[in-house]
Amino acid sequence: MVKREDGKETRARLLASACEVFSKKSYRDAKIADICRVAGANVAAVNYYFGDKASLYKEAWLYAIENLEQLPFPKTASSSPHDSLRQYVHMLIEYFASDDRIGQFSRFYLLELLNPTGLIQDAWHEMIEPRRVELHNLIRDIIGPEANKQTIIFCELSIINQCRALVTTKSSDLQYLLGQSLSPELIKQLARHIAEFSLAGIKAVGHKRQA
Amino acid sequence: MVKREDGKETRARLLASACEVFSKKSYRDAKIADICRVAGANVAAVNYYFGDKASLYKEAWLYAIENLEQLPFPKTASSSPHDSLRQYVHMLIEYFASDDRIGQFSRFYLLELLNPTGLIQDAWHEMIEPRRVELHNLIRDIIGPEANKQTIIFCELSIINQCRALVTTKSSDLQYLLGQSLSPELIKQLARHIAEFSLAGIKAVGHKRQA
DNA sequence: AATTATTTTAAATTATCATTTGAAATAATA
DNA sequence: TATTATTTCAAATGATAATTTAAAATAATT
Repeated sequence: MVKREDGKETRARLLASACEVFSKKSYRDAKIADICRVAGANVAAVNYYFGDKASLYKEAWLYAIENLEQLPFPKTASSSPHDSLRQYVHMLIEYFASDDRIGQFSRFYLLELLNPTGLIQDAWHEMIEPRRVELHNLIRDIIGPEANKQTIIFCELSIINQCRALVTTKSSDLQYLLGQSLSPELIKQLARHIAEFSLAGIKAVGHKRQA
Repeated sequence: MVKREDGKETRARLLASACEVFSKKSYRDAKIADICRVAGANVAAVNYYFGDKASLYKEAWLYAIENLEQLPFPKTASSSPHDSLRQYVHMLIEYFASDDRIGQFSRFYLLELLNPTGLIQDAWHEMIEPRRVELHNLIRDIIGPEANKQTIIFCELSIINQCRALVTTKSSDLQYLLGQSLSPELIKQLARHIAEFSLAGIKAVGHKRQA
């Protein structure tokens, strides 16, 4: 008959800090103590609200996706397929490079997508598939309706893996490879590069397949 | 005055199994017990021969490189720059996809190159740089002598990150994305795709830069 | 204010591994 | 074969971090 509400808030803070810490460190390296410190909670809170670390990870990932799904997605109809792909790449890169809440959620989302822990299991496929289909459609629009299924998937891999660099490479290493610090301007240039590189790539392999 | 030689062999077996286990799991996830089991040695052997896990990791990585350096590298002079790049990509992919000794060494080498643990420190740069320069030259040959430095690096990232898929993606996940099992034929097709995709990409961004 | 279900806390307990130890086994030499 | 430096082994120790516990604190309700 007593319904306290203060626990809900602690729970939410734990989810948010889990996204932050898990996206910075790997599942293994992220310590429950870290997450709780960031959330301003006692270590026992994780067990109290989520049972264990793995469940917290899973719920935090779903929480990140929920928040991301509110965000706009570039519509294919609005412009040429080429511009849609450019927008898509820029969206990925800019979201992931941003240091706000969205950046955290995006990085955590993509980290699990690209380096699956296997902890998500059931939800993984159904959350990933709709996004994949969107990208596949984008690619098909560029190649043409007769596009080969395998070619589309290869192009998907090429694009996603290029974007990977920003998410899975430690920024200090990325800086070393690029020979300069990661300014917003540089990020933008890199996004532009990946978009143009990929557009040309898609067209080339699309034509070759058909030939 | 007593010089037993049987220890050398145990040491070598430990290095080989370290390459195998570290390339399958991450540094953290690879257990000393695993490595020793594969090597058919007692856990104490790591301490006896290498001091600790970190030193074993470092020595194993250098051991992998030593073995890789014996291997041929496609020469730019032999054919057109386009074919050199094709060869380069095929070499990367085929080496990394092979399930023999070379495959293990290659995967371990590239894993540390792409996701540095920071355990190598000193050797890392000097081992990586010569290989980078080779790829840079290949890219410059395709774009032309006036190629922009940043463009070359962006292209390097694009190529390397596409090849990443095979090394850092769990093969079960890759199979899921591709919708089929990883036959040697499919690997070859993927290598061909990455090469053609990248050649077109390089030309496109190369021209754009100059324009 | 008293009651009580929730929530928080510090400390205790476990689990997982890396590392160490000291004894036993082994291989080279005399 | 006896000696001895190397090597191997099972078991002990230590460190780190997850999980549990039970008591204390708190917020809602009476």
